[in-house]
Amino acid sequence: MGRSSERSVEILGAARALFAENGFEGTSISDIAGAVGVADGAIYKHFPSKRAVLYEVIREFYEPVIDNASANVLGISGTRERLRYLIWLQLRAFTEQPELCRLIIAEARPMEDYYESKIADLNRRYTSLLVDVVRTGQVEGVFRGDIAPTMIRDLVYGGIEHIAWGAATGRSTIDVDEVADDLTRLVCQGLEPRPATADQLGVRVTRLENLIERDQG
Amino acid sequence: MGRSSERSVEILGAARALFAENGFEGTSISDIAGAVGVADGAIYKHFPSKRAVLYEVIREFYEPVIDNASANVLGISGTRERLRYLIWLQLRAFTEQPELCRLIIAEARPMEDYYESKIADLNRRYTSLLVDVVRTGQVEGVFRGDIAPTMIRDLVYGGIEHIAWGAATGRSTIDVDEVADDLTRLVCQGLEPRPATADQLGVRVTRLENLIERDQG
DNA sequence: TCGATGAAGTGAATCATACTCACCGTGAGG
DNA sequence: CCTCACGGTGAGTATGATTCACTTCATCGA
Repeated sequence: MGRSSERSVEILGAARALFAENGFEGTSISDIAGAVGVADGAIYKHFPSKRAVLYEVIREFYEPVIDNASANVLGISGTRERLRYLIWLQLRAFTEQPELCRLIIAEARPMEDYYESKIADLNRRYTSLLVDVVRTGQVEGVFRGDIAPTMIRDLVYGGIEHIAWGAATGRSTIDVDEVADDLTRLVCQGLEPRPATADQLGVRVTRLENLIERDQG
Repeated sequence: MGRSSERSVEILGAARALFAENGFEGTSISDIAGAVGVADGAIYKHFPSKRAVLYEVIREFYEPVIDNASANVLGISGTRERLRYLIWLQLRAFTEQPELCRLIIAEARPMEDYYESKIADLNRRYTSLLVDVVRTGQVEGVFRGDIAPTMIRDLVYGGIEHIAWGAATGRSTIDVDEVADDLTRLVCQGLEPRPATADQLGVRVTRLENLIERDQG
C-alpha cells in the first residue's frame, strides 16, 4: 500500500504537468506512463480510467482552494467586501493557474459525467459561498430581495469566466484588482435597493387616478 | 456541382440531427455516412474533416441568427430596451435551440482551433452588437463611462451562459422574460452614473485639506 | 461517336489511442 | 519454504478518424 500510494502520487504529478502542458486530449496514457517510467497497463492498477486521473488531478488542486476560501470569507466583514474577495479570488485563480482553469472549463466540464462527478460537487460547494454572501446581503437589506441569489452566482462566475478566458489561454492579460473593483461596484450598485422615485410614484398615482375616474364615469 | 452541393446539404442535415442527438464525440463519421447512405470516404470528398462538418453545421445555424439580430437592434429605440432585447434573444436561443447551444459551448469552443475559426468570428460579430449598445449608452450619458464595454459584454454573455446552462442541458428550466428583466435591471442599474454623494465628496475634501496643510506645514 | 477528364463514391488499409488480460516477480506472513 | 496478493508487463482488442488506390459515370471537345 505504501509503494502503491507513492506511485499514485507520481502518476498524478506527471499527469498534472502533462495535462497542463498539452491538455487532456493531447496527453495519452502512454505519455503519462512514460513520464513515470512504467508500462501503460500500470496506470490502470491505480486509476480506473484516464478520466479518473483527470478528475483526481483537478480535485487535488481544487479542494485546498475551496477550504481556503471558506475559511477566509467568514473572516471578512461587510457584504460588499466579502463579495469583492470572492470575485478577486476567482480572477486571481485564472491568472495564476491558467492551465488548471483551462483544464476544468474546456476539458472536464464538457464531459458527459461531469455533473455527477466529485468536481461538480466541489464547484457547487465553492460557488455556494457567494450565494450565501448575497443572501446575507438581502437579509441585511443592503441588497434587493427580488432577485435570486443563484442568478447572481451564475452572473458573477459566468462573467468572470468570460472576462478572464483570454488571460487563461494566454491571448490577453487582465488587471485583477481593477477588474475586481469594477465588477464588485457594478454588482453591488445593481443590487442596491431603490427608494421610491418621483417617476415611479407618478406612474402609480396616474394609474390610481385613471381607476378612480373610470369608477366615477 | 449541382449533385455535389446537394450531397453536402444532405450531409450537413444528417450531421446536424446526429450531433444534436448524440453530440459531436458521440457521432462517428460512419454514423453520418450511414444516415446519408454513402460510404465513409465519401464524406471527405465534401469536407476536409469531421470538425469542418461541425463548424459548418454551426455556421448554418448561427449566421441567420446574427443577421436577424443586427437587423433588429437598430430598430429598437432606447439603450435599455436594446440591451434587454439582446439579453432576451440570447436567453431564448438557449431555451429554443438547446442542443445547438450545447454543441457550440461544450464541443466546438473547447477545440484547439476554435478561436481561429469562422465560428469565433461570427461570435465576435454577434457580441459586438452589445458592445456598441453599451458604448452608445456611455456616449449618451445614461451609462457610466468608467467601465469597459467589453467587460459588460463578457459579464452579460458569460452570465447568461451559466444562468441558462441548466436549461440547455435539460436539468432545469428558466422563465426567459423574467430573467431578461432581472438581468437588464441589474446591469442598467449597475451602470447608472452616480451623482456625487456626501461620502465621496468628504473623501475628496479631506484629501485637499491634507494637501493644503502639508503645504503650510 | 468516342476518348479524355475529373468529380463523386467505395471500402479496405493505416494509424492512433484507450483499455483489457493472461502472465510474471517479489516480498511479507503463515 | 510456500503462497498469494499486489504492482507490473506488454501484447491484444476495439473503436474511430483519415487516407488512398481504384471505380463509375456524366460531360465535353474533336
